[in-house]
Parts: sequence; structure tokens; C-alpha cells
Amino acid sequence: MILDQKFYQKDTLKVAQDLLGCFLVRKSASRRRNKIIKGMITETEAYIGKDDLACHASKGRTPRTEIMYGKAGHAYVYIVYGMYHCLNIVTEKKHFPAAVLIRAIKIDGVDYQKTNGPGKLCKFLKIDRKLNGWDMAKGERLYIEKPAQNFPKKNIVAGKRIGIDYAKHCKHYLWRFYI
DNA sequence: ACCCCGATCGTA
DNA sequence: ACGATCGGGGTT
Repeated sequence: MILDQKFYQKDTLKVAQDLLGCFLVRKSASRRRNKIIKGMITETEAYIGKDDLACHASKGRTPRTEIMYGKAGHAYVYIVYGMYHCLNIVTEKKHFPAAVLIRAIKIDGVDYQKTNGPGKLCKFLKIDRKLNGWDMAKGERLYIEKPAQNFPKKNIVAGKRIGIDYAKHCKHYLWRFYI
């Protein structure tokens, strides 16, 4: 079952945890052939509102963060360190800037090392700025599926978010979740 | 127009 | 531990 807008339009911490065990699906055209890649989400991070100093929206509404103020379920794709892309899904209600970063996925038959980082998985799935703003609730090109059986909550570990030491007190928030 | 810095990754 | 590499956002 494809995750709909309602799924994403919830508390961001809940969405970040509920996404673990779900399958990120990427349909792309690769030289004539349609290719479908599915990977189980194993790590996420939450970025919530203007008060979260690690959230890009902490600087307010700007051209880049505009998408985070929009509808839940849309992709927020940006470039980090001038070289890599990061995939986020917008959460919460309109006008409240928040999103979940997909940090790692496991694809059957593919070395985990290829997809165990936000930049790596975007490279593998050919996700770039062209997909910024993409409605992931539509079930085309890029979307997320619910697993057959729900993932056991007990196996979820919470920790500090990666690479945001500049975020003062917010760097201590346990807003990173992984299996 | 310019400057600073980063939600990363591979190599050392 | 460090360099690659460039867009965004703030400042002049």
C-alpha cells in the first residue's frame, strides 16, 4: 500500500519512526527500460520547525525552504556540500516547516555500503533536484510503500542527529532513528 | 559582488 | 583527520 498524504501529515517524530521498515520505491527510465528499485528504510532523521537550529527552516522562509512550508508528502531534495543530494519528505500541516531525512535504505541483493548514507542512496536511486517538490503520495516515480507487516517498535533505536554540531542545544535532540 | 559554511563521503 | 566542491543565504 502506498503511503498517502495523511501518513505524512502527522507529528514528524512519529513519521520518522513509522517510516522505518517501509519501502522507498524509485521508478526510473534507464536507457529505454523502466527500472524499479525498492529499498527498506533503515535510518531517518527529523527536522522540525524554526526553533530547530539544525532545520534549514530555522533561518525562516527562503526560496530553498519554501517546499517545507507546503503540503506534507512532497519531496524536499537539496544539495549538501556541493556534491551530494539529500532526500526528505515534508511532514506536518501546511505552513509548518518540517521534514524527515531518509538516511539509509537496504536493497535486496545490493551491498548495504552502497545505500547506507543520505548522499549515497540518492546517487544510487538517481534522485536529484529535479525531484524537489515531487508529490510522493501520488505513487509514481518516487514514493513509499507500507510493509506487509508493521515493523516492531522495540527494534527502533534513537540517537543524536549526524553532522549538525553547529546547532547549539538542538544537537542533543534524539531525533535520529534507526534499526 | 563577495564571503562563509555545510543534514557527506572516500581516502589516509 | 582532511579535502573535494558549489549553492544558498547573509552581508556589503
